[in-house]
Amino acid sequence: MFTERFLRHKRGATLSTAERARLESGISEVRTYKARRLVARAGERLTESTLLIDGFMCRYLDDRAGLRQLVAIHVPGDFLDLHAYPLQTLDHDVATITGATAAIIPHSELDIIADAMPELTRKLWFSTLLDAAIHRAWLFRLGRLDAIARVAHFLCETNARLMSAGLSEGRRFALGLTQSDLAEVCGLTTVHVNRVVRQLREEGLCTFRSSLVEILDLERLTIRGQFNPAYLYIDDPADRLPSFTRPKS
Amino acid sequence: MFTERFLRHKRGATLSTAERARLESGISEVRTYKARRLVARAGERLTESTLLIDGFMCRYLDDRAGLRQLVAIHVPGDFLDLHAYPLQTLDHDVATITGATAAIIPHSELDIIADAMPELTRKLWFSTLLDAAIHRAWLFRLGRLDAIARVAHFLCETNARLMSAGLSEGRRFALGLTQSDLAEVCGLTTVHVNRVVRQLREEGLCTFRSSLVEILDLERLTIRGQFNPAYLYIDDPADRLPSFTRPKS
DNA sequence: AGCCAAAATTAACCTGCATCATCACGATGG
DNA sequence: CCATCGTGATGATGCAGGTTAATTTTGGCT
Repeated sequence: MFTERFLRHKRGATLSTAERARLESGISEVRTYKARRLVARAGERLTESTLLIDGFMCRYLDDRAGLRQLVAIHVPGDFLDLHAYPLQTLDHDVATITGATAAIIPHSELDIIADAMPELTRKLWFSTLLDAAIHRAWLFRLGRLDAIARVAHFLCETNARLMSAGLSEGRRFALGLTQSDLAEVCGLTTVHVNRVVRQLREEGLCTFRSSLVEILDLERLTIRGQFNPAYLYIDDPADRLPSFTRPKS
Repeated sequence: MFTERFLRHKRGATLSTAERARLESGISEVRTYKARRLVARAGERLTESTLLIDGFMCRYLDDRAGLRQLVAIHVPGDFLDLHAYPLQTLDHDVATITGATAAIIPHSELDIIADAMPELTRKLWFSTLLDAAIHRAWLFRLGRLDAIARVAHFLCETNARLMSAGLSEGRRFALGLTQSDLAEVCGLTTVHVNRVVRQLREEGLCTFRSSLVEILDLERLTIRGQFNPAYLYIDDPADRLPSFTRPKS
């Protein structure tokens, strides 16, 4: 089962057994990637999309001086360039962070699904819009939060996504990011990220050592990052996220 | 024709006559809005979506102190909360900027389209992904550009979008934004936006007076904002964007 | 015409983060 | 075995943009 994590615990969009089977049967190939490799380049015409099974990938834009702004981090279960199906070309590059494996689904298979299975198509659509919702949270992070809050917000988000994918019990995870990757996520320099990481450690909120993140006080980290997980569309958050992050209903 | 601007000049996604007619027939109502009104609130369950016909709207997230970060500006022709169809609830608020008119399409109509017209469905999907591509450009703006470049980039983007919608010949437009709106777009304070606006005027790049934007030197403004319009997926950009913004093919 | 609130403008001061530089450490490789 | 490179750590310095506050201009209304 390569698709077991796809749309796992996503509100109103989890796959039926038949839908999952259909998606599995559309896989043409399972590919492995080394760490830190380019997977797809902006502007290329894509005829297949990539469902991440294991490892971490990212998407980014370059500025004129060659500096990158990461626009997404992808964890296992993410259909990371599904948006290339309607768009045909991407507006950004895709690369691995760690070594990774992914299932390849040709767009011709998605055409058949789009013709015959409107409900599954709606769920695929949902998955691309979830990425857009995460983009919006990142906009909030860059536009309104200071450096410490940006890092705290990102770590809370990643923790919640990994929990929802079944890849963390909620306190520690390794996602292969260096401090300079974190800088490219948060719109900061590596020097300042280093100071922020130290401060988070000194305040007893979390540690970040050689890509291993350990959350020491999730409640205070959540507050510090103004993190509200509603945008992740996780099904029944009461079951799997701490109560202080729940929207007051 | 309420849908004439929808997906106008969008690469590989312009509507056929039949598709346009189908969409028109799905309109249940045409609604008018006053300026500066809330249109939809985060978390509400939506059963219809809104195609903007006239005027400008925006989407935004609030921080704990009540400060807003705008995550999108919408111009006529944008299907502004189509993503509510797969998502069901929104993760952000929607409001008008100016007075506006919009066509309402119930999600039940979209269900019928999704069942019967996969190609039109793919184009609707495309339109939501175009918004996501714009989100990514906004992430680049906030993460990698300084204040002047952020404003320049935003003005270039808006100019290009209005041209593509047939609402500007490429030098002047009014979109009803105040300087503090611009601040909420660019992650700056209104005071600093005021300084930036003055500097852009003094450098002969553009003027921004009482919501009227006049571009004096589009080439230099484009360079200053590191603006590359590829992410807008405009069909055959050579025809309608200046040559210095064309990707070197 | 005259009133009022919203928007724009400007000044003075301050701070968060960038920039530049150096150093330590461990892994990798010839 | 030493050279090199990626990663992390830390100090010194400067400036872009934030903050606060006061004033002026604008435009919508009666």
